[in-house]
Amino acid sequence: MPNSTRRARERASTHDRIIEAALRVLESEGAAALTVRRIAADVEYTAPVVYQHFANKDALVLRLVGHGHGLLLAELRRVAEEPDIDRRMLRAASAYVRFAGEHPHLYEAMNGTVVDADERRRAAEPAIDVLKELLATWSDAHGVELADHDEACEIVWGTLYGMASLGRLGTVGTERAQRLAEQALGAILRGWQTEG
Amino acid sequence: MPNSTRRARERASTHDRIIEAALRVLESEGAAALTVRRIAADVEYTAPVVYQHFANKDALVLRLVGHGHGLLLAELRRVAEEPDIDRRMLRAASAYVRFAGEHPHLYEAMNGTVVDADERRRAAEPAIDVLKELLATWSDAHGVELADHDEACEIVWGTLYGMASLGRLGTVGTERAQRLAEQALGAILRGWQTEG
DNA sequence: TAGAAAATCTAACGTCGTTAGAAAACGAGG
DNA sequence: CCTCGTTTTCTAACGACGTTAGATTTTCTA
Repeated sequence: MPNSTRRARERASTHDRIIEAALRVLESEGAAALTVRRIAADVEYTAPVVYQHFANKDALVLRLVGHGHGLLLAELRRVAEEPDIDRRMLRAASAYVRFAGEHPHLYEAMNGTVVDADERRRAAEPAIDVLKELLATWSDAHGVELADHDEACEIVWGTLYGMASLGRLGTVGTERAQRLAEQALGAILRGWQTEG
Repeated sequence: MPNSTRRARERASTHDRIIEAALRVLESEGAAALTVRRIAADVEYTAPVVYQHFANKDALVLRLVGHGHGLLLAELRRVAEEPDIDRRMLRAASAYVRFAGEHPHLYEAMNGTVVDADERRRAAEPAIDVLKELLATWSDAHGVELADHDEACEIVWGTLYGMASLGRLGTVGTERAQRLAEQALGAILRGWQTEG
């Protein structure tokens, strides 16, 4: 009977090792290198074993995407501790873009088309909520009344996404994208201050 | 001898028909359906003939991406005829997002990872230039002096991209994304008006 | 009309995600 | 200890993909 628990533990361990291996491959070599056979080889198994832990490759990728959003969420939470309200916003923008630059392949997976729109949205929700909170305290502090909080938050979220995407372009590096993000968000916030 | 010209014409015709078929498949059924065999079948050939016209699939996709940017460019140019300067900016934002919504799969290809960053940038350049002009006349008209015109343009371009991407998310429809784009750009421009 | 040149097809290679079924490893009961 | 059912793992294969080589057919020229 205690054996069954050990089996379960081994199973869970293998499950985790698959995720870790997949993450390692994705981050270091990109989506093209992320094949089921490669992942299985990295955990010293053959390909079909992966299907005992995940329904298909997309389900596994979805886990990686979830992990990625966890990391991003942690970064944003860290930024949320910045005392100055305005700096906090700018640092959030910078942190988002920096994350995209430091985990390009993971970030790509998080926003790519392999996971469908609804799942992508769900995975991003917690991070968006943090942003929503940041934005709420910001607008409170400045006495700015946004017509629609959710809409405003969506604009900010989309803007960060847009600036991060610029970083993936040839001419725009990550550090420059960070500056662009700060400037873009800065301009938007100023715009909201001048008119609701 | 006149035959050779006819041959060349036929060759060119086949070339075009391949592009048209590929575009048709991509737009109507998405990237997953865009296979070399499928394209060949649609022009009533077998797969290898495609390689007589394009080095590989990516080169063909690159052509589709170029075509897409041509369409987008035309839309932006149409918008540029709007007399009112401020409305012009907002309509450009709206047009961009509308294009993304009306050609989701093509738009996706235009910004996806199958074509690399530099080529993507080069393909987008003409449209960005139109935007740059729009922005220049806007800042002139309002006496706003942007610290860096290119940077400002990049911010606008990235913002539009971000808003369009929101439209691909489950909860945000195309028409809502258009409004978000107008509001985002509006806020940014107001922000730039209040401080250089 | 014979033979060169071009266009097109058939067949295959290696890789992918995925599945079925054999083989092996393991746990429990006599 | 040994057997038997269960679970785990592997081997082999399927169909589809992008791509290439070589045979075959069509087309033009002389």
